[in-house]
Amino acid sequence: MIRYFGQTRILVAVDCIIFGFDGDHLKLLLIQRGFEPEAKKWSLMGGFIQPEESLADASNRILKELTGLEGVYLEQLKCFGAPERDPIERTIGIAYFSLIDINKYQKQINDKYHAEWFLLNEVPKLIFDHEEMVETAKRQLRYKAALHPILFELLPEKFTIPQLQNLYEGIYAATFDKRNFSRKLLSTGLLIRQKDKHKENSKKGAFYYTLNKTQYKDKFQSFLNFVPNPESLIL
Amino acid sequence: MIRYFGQTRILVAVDCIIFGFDGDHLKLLLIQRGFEPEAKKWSLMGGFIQPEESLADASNRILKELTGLEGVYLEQLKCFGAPERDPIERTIGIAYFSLIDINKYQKQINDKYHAEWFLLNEVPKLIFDHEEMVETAKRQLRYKAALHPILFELLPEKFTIPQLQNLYEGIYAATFDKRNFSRKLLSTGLLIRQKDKHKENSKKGAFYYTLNKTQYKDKFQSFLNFVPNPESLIL
DNA sequence: GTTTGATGTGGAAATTGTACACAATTATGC
DNA sequence: GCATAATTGTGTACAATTTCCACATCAAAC
Repeated sequence: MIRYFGQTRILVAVDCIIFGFDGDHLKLLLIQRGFEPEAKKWSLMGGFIQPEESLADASNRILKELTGLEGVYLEQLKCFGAPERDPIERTIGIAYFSLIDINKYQKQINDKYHAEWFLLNEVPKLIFDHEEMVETAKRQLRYKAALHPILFELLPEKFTIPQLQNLYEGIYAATFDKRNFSRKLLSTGLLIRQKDKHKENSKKGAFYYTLNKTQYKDKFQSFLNFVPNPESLIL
Repeated sequence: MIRYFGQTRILVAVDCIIFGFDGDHLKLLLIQRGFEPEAKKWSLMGGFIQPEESLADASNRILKELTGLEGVYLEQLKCFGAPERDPIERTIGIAYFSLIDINKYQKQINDKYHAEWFLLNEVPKLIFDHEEMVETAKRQLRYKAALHPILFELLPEKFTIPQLQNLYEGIYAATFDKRNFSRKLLSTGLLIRQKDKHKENSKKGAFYYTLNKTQYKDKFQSFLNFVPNPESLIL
C-alpha cells in the first residue's frame, strides 16, 4: 500500500459539548473519563475517530456510545490542535456541539451511563483544553441563537412562551421585555399555539406552543434577530 | 514513551482557501500540486501539519511557503474528514480561509511561486474535495460579510466607496442602491475620508478612504447588517 | 463650452424596534 | 366565598432604521 512518505500521523479525537435545558437552567453534560491519563476526571464526551468513519459518523457514534443519544442536533464547532493539549500523545481534537431536551433523555443518561448534567456556571475543572472548548461552544451558541431559531432544539415538543423567554434570558444573562419578546417570536411564524395549557408554574397557566417545522426549515438560515439591543450584550 | 493503545493515527493536513479582490472581481488563489497523486492538477494551498506546530502555525507556514504571504487574515473554516477524501491514505483536512489584497502581493506570488489567481466563477477542477471546501468558504464569506466588516481585509489601505460597493455587489451577485450603501457604510464610523482622490475610473474622481482601525477592532463582533434585504439573497 | 460618465448627496414613507402598564386568570388561605 | 398573590397575556406611542427614489457636481475629452 502506497502512503505519503516522511509525514507524521496523529491521533484525531472528537469531543462533544452537549447542552441541555431543563426548563429553568442551561446545563452541560459531562462524563468521568474512563481511562488514563486523567481517569475519573470530568471530561467532555470524546473518542478517537476510527479508520473507516467520517467525522460526523464519529461524533454520532461517540454520542450514542456514551449517552445513548441519537438523532439530536449536532454541529461541528472547531478543531483544536495545540501540540501539547494531550500530555500522552499529540491528538487533534475536533469539537462538536449538541443541543438536546434534557427531559427527553434524562432517564437513559442517568441509568445506563455515568454522564451527569452540570449547571453551566458550575462546571467542574475539566481535562486538557476542554474548558476552552466549552467556552468556544458557549460563544457560538450565543452567537447563533441571536440570529437563528436554534434554541428550539433544547426545548420539548410542547413548550410555553415564558419557558422560551427563560431560555433566552439564561443564555444571554439578561432580561427581555416579555411583550416585545412574545410579539417578536410570534411574528416569525415559527410557533403554533396549542389548545392546552401548562399549569405547573402559574395559576393561570400558559399556553403550550409547538414548533412549525416547515417554517423552521425555511427560515433557519435567515437572520431573525431574536435578541434585542445586541450591542449591549456579550456575544 | 507511553502512547494510546490500539488507535489509528491519521495524517492531518491544512488547506487554505485564499480569496483576493483586484478592484473588479473576487478571485481565488490556486497552485499546481507538486507531488503525486494528482501532481500538476490545480489545488488549494495545502500541507501536512508537523509534529510540533499548532494548527494556526501550520496554516501560516503553508501560506508563507507556497505564496510568501505573511500576516494576512486567516480563519479556521471547517474540518473535512470523509474517509476516502484522499485516495492514497486517509487524511483529515482542516480548511482555513484567508482574505488578501491581491495587488499588495501580486508580484511575489507570480514571481517566486507557481500560484495563480482565478476568477471565482472560472475555477478549474480541483483535486479531492477542494471544490467543496471552496463552496463552504464562499458561503462563510457571504455569511460573515453580511454582518461584520470582514471585506476590508480584501481592500488596499486606500480605497473608494464605489470600489467597496463593487466588492459587496460581487460577493452577493446583487446590486445595491449607492445612496443607501454609502450612508450605511459611513454611519458605521469605519471609514476615514482622505484628501486625495482616485482618478482612474472617472473624470470627477472618487475620494479615497482608509479604515479606522480602532473602530474596526471595536465593532468587528457587532452585527452591522451591511447587506440590504438579506432575505432576498442567497447566503 | 458642450458632452459625458462616474461621483456624491437628501428627504419622504414604510418598517422595525423599543419603552412602558394594566387587565385576566385561578389556586390558596382566610 | 372572597381577597390575595403569582403568573400570563396584550396595546400603544415614540424612536430608530431601512427603503425608495432623482438630481446636482465634477473634470476630462472633444
